[in-house]
Amino acid sequence: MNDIFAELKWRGLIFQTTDEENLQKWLLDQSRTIYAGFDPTADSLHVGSLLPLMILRRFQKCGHRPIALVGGATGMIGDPSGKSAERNLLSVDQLRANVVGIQQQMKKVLDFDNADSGAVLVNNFDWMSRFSFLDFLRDIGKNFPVNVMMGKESVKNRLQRDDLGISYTEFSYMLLQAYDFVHLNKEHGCELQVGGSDQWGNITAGIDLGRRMLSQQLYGMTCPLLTKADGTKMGKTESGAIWLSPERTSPYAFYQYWINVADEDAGKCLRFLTELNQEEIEALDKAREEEAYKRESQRRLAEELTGMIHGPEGLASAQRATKIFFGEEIDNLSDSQLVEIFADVSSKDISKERLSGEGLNLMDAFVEAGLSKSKGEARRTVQQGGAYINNRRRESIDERLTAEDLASETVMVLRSGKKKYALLRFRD
RNA sequence: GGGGGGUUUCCUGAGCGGUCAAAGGGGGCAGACUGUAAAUCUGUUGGAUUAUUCCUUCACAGGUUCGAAUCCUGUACCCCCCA
Repeated sequence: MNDIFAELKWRGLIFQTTDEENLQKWLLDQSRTIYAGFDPTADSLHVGSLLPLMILRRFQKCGHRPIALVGGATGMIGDPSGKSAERNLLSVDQLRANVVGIQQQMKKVLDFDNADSGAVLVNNFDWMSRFSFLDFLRDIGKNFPVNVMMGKESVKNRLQRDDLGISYTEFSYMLLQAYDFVHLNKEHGCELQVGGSDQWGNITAGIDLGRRMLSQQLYGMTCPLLTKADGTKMGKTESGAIWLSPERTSPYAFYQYWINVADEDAGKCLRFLTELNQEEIEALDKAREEEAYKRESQRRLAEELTGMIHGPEGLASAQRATKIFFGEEIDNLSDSQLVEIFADVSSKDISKERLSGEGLNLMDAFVEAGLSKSKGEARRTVQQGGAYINNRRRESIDERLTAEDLASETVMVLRSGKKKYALLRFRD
């Protein structure tokens, strides 16, 4: 039994616990079962979910059994914690599809096959949907004093705002999450719930309910929220969230997100999200201070996370794409490789004919690809040295493109300036 | 109700009969520098084009003139002052 508490402590992952003195020993005594919940608001998790998922993984590696709870039922209600507005309700079908997608992704982080500490995946819809409204009120609701509920931070915030309010539905959210904990204790012997610091109120609600219904002592622990030094949310870019699914966020974009993490955030990300040990991380801290330009921390972070989520092949393709995106000449690649590397780049099909004979005018190609709005603009780009075919600069406006210039069977890679790309696909 | 000022190219803001596709700044784009950061510097910034020109553009519609963003008339919208 490895000391998970000490592990979480040095990483800065313990924000609050329900029993500071005894929890460490309790976790060392024997293998425990713990759980964390995940919202099925989409068919993929995003990097925000990575933190609790990694915490479960750390518990598992220390010999405990993690339960990942997917909120098929709670997702229908919407957690008021940390939300400033009432949630839109998802349809049952949508939720079911989302749960399936999320389950697939969890398999990359947690080991579900190990006999002793194998992870368990549950969906609270499975037990919640069997409740009738009356049963729920009699068995569960009876145990919740409303004045306590109103004291919870998540509810209080919404009640104080007279421009927002909170629906009865969201108000009841904590009952569901509290009962989840009790249910998991009865069915799986789960005794500890972990979550982000905004989950404290929901977690303690579950502990209270466990005491009342089962006379059981349950435990709770929260971790800090993963935020950036500039106050904005981690895992969000101008173009949207960073997802774990390769369909939504290509391995390349995922890798790039971590490469671009600000220096001030890099140490936190390494501690929170990777499994590098303390010496390695402290060495990186030092390197970051002394040789920031090398960006060693960001590189390691990106490698660790991309490798874990997208596998060695995903990491390799992201790194290959990175080299190419940053100027390596493109040669001897296949259509499929190029299409994969440039998955996020717009491409346009045009006739193969255009390459024959005289060839295609360089400026026309840029306009066709959408990199220049007019021929005049294309001319300027070329004259200023900003036009590249397959990452080779083309400087003359008289140049003609022929089949010689294809990077692969049918694809030509155009680039304007440092990193604006577009593909032209020449077809019959 | 009376008086005055305005409407310019992505934004701002000069222009007040030809040398105006229209100054300056911002933004955008490209280049250098750099850590795939920030800052800085340079170039560029209506469209087509044999680079020579041509076309469209200065609220809208008419007019004066060889020639109008610039002058006149009307229309719309905006702002300010006095009642």
